[in-house]
Amino acid sequence: MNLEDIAKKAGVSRSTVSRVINDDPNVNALTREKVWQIIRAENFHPNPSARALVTRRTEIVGVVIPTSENIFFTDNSYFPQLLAGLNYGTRDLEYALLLWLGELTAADDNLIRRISNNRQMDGIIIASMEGHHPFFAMIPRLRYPVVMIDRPMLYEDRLSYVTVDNIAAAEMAVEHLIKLGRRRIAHITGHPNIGDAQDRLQGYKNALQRAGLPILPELIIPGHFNRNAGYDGLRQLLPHKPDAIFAAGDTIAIGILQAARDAGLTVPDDLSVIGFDDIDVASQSFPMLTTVRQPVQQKGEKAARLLIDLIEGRAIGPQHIILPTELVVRHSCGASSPLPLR
Amino acid sequence: MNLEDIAKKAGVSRSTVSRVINDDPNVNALTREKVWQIIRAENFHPNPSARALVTRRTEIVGVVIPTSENIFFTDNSYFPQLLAGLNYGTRDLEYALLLWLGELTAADDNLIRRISNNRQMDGIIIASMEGHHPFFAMIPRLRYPVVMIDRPMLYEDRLSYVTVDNIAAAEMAVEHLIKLGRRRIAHITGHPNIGDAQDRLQGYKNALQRAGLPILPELIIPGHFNRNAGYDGLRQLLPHKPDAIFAAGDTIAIGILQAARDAGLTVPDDLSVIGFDDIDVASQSFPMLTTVRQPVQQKGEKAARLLIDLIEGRAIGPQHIILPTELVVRHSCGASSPLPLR
DNA sequence: TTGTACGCGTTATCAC
DNA sequence: GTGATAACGCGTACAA
Repeated sequence: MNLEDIAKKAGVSRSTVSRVINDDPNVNALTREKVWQIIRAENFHPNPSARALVTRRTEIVGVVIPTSENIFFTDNSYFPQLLAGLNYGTRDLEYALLLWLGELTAADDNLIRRISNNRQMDGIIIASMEGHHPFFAMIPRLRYPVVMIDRPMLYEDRLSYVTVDNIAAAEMAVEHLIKLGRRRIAHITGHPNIGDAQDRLQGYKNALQRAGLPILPELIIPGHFNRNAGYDGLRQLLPHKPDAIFAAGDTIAIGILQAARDAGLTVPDDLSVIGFDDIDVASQSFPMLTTVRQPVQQKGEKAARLLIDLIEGRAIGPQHIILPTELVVRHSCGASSPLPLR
Repeated sequence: MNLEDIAKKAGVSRSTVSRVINDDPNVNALTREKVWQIIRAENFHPNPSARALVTRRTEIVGVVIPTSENIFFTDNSYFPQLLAGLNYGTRDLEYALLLWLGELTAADDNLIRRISNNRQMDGIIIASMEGHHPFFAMIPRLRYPVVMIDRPMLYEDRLSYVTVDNIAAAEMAVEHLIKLGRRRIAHITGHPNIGDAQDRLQGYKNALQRAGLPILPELIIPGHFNRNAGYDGLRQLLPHKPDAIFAAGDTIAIGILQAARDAGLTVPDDLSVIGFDDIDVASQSFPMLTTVRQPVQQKGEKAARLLIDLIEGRAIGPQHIILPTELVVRHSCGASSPLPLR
């Protein structure tokens, strides 16, 4: 069943059927209605390959999540939530979502090639890519629009991206700790090669500086966005007696809570802890995490919309979308009730 | 850059280039090498739309996860892990993955239509679909192969699927509790309209019956695969004084642990708890969960491979793949060390 | 072993 | 407002 068949049944030409389907105004109202009836009756849908062949549009966008599957599926609802947002955004605009998961390491060169040479997508979204990632080099050569999620480490001014104001958010978190009277505030960072992690570190430093507190290298522990980094991080920090820790992610904070328990420390009495993200575990831990909430799902949705706007020419890149964050005060920081900030 | 351009540069005809690309044996070795050189030099890749138009293959498979996004991204690594498996399976066979997330409720009729009429996929995989789901009616009419993950409630003998032997697995779990001396063993079920949940209930009953224990309706609580079902479930069970609970999923079990704490019960002394899945939280809870491990990622991988085998004619449906489970004994059941079973 | 010619289903560009 | 007709890029009988 194709345009020709529909045309025959309707007693018109193929072109007219095509016009009807594509809402071309130059069609007689009666003709239009008759053709639609037959299309519906036959449950006809134009062949997307044939259409793509001539329009050069597939109405498919790619999503690349270059982190290891480990991080993706480990108890970390960040990426699933992001995916849900991307799903919403693309669905609303009638696009489909092609998913590329994996490390895309140099060893996985083949996958990188497959993605960059794949002409089945009208554009791609790349989430949380590390600065030295081999895929980065490919981006400028891609033939379709790209939207990054989180601030890219390279080509920042040439790429479109969606993120939050990580510096301000981190400042907010650390200032909260300072207001609570904490003075030896430590920081466990996220992956050193991810822009957002760097910005959170910067915000941490800014807040200390503004408050006239020293920036102590021994209180800054380079980590990753996982539980272990939190657990090991606190153990490293213990000799330096921090009275608070700002963790670059909630999973890190969960690891800190565990290590504190094992070390006989009480949170928040002996140690305040603040996380980042406000993923599910934050409200299910004991004590419940005070954290910086970022609108993860919305990041996905905005990124999808931006990409499609770029594809369809409604927007021109590079565009930078910065979403707001919010401090969610729970029990791990020592303030039993939300404090007014700033 | 297309076949014609490559052909000109190589001094051959378009057909020869096509043959080279498609590994047709009827090509002179020298010609082949010369053509390949130019293809590589130009980084040429055939237009997938044009190719799909004539081969009627897109090398794309769809994945439909019809649960609400809520369940998908809530602290439940089941679906992300499944997705990772699907990703591996499709990637290895050079297929791409089109993702369809969402409830697909009757209200979302539009999405159901989009999926079932979408000709961009060579086949689809559907995960954990409820029996009364409106999408079920569409399946027999789909023009491409379908593989279900988990036992489908409808058309079971006509559909291909991948799952574990839930009945045997549940029996194993309950028998373990019986061996530990538990006699008032309760069960909190998964979604009543999901085949796997029904099978786990059946296994629970089988084990009791074999041991000569009564099946008490008040000890069977209909639930869902989430934390609340566990929390509320235990509260409902409390008056009936269970000494053990077999939960149809780990998230349910986590809810039970929480409710037990709140009710002043000690697990496992007052109450044994066994979960199902062995997702991350199982080994991170306190006490650590004894649970039935199912190979989630492998389910995804097998499903992807089966689907592609069906697409490419290497297999004919319906096929049923049943993967093994394993009892993982930790601390929530009361056996400090693994017991020999059966 | 290679080239010619046609078809895949659609959109776009002309005439009329 | 409508209908031919020419692309779009590729695969493949069939002929050579």
